[in-house]
Amino acid sequence: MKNHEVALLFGKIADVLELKGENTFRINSYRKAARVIEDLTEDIEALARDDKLTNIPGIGKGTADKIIEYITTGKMSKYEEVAKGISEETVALMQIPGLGPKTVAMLNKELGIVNLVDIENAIRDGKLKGLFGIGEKKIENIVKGIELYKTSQQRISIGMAYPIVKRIIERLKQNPKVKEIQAAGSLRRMKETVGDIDILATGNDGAEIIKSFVTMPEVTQILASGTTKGSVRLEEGVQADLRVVNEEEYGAALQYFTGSKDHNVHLRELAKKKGYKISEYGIFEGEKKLGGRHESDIYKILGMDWIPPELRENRGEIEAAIEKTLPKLIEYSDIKGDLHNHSNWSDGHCTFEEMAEHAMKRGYAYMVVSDHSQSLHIANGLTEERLLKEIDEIDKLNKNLKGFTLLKASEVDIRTDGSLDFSDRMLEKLDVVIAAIHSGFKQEKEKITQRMIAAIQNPFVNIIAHPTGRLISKRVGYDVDIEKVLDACAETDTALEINCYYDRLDLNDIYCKKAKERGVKIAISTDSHHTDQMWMMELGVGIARRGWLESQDVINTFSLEKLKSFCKKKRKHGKRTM
DNA sequence: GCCGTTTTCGGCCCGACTGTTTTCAGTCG
Repeated sequence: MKNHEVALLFGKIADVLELKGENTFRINSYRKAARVIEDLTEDIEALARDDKLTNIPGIGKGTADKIIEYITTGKMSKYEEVAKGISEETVALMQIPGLGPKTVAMLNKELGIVNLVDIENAIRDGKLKGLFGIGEKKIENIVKGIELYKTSQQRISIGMAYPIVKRIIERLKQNPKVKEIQAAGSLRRMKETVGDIDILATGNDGAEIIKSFVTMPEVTQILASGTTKGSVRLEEGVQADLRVVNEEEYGAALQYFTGSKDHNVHLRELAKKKGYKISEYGIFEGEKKLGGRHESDIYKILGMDWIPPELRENRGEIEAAIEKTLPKLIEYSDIKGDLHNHSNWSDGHCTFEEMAEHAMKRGYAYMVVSDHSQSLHIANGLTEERLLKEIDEIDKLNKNLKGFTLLKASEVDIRTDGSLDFSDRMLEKLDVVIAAIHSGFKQEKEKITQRMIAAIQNPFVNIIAHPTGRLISKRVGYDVDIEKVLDACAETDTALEINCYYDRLDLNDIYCKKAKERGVKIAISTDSHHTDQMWMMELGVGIARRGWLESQDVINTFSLEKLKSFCKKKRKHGKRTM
């Protein structure tokens, strides 16, 4: 798929045009094209072939032609034309807080500044002083901005941000002045990474609430502290903002600060067409305020259903809300068990008894014990002999459990030639078989795809674990053709996993939506190696919700009986190969 | 550059803050 490459190019065109001071609307147009292509579930090359590019909202003839040019020639002349003489380094200067396109362009024109070193030198030599629009304060802010830019971390995983926010909110709730409080922003939307933490509250003493926020023990730097807004940097390196608003504006503020930007822009366009105006203070008709206490006010007045935060990415949710066809999203409470866990028989840190106990505390009805298979020596993978022993132990434990069942399983390696690490005779003894790739990541697309499909076609394999192998902001994953994998899963009743482990979150939301469209079932599994990791089910459910999944799309919402029959069905229909 | 239940031309989301200016541009969320 060239979607990402094309999106990147349009983003770059927008950046350069911005620097050149081009028409804002044209720039936004490129940005919108970049975002919409990045989020596309279809392959852009297929759309180009079928002459369907202009069906995508935000893609007109001009953009479509540029996409086709890139697909056929590998080049986009528009980009080469606008980027002539402007380095990516210079464009990157706009990333420095306080420096926008106008200032960067001016510094370039007046002082020939093209990169970070230039600008630092110019400040040191006092060359900025006296330039148009630049005063003492501005220079001070640029210096701070550069400092921030240098130390600023990348977006952090939701798995890191989520517990931090939970902890902060729990603590602030202890403050009697706080009435309502909750997270907003990309965290509330359960995006896989978050840039900063946004929290919204109501209460009758803003200054006091903000004070309790900026003086928390984990605060390393106070960036702002007023009566309605506090902004701090936490020891984890991430920035956190707390806003205190009037009760009557809480819903509107929540809607506004939850985003996404695209969702809000689309919503406001719609409001405007209907003669309304939306802001963080409410929804208005002329001067008259029509609502804002509750988030649902805004959606209701616009004639649509309330939209769950996880769907607010401008991927068709607004249209669906108008047509009242939004999915009834899966809830955490629908989850009846965890389908991928490791015990200390392989590389886990707890006994499966301990894991089971924790699973019962979470209210589950079942839990899968899926230790690694023999080839994965590094993870103390089980030989057939040891696995048989483990099965015996699990059977014994199950006899003493009431209303809870441990399911016997293996996370069996898909070897580099596509064969499985255990014989079918062994796999037949298990309740659930999870197959996964742990080696040969660099294989060519064709080969690794065939390898995975071979595993999918095995009649005993029920779930493919971490299907793309990516590690968020660490590893891109193997070059597997997901389209073909989805087709193979659809044909064979094989499920794909959402691995909930915070740096995996694999499948991602977009592929989940694709899977659902093809009728491929999903397993939401934590891949826990310790009881402390089993909470991450909440992250996986968040990703599933972002992927528009409903409870019937997810096999661990099934009762134990239904889950077992899902796993057995494939054995009956599949060809035996042993 | 996109788009159309007012439009094929002329619009395109909204508001706050800051610093600079003396009425507003730039930046940010």
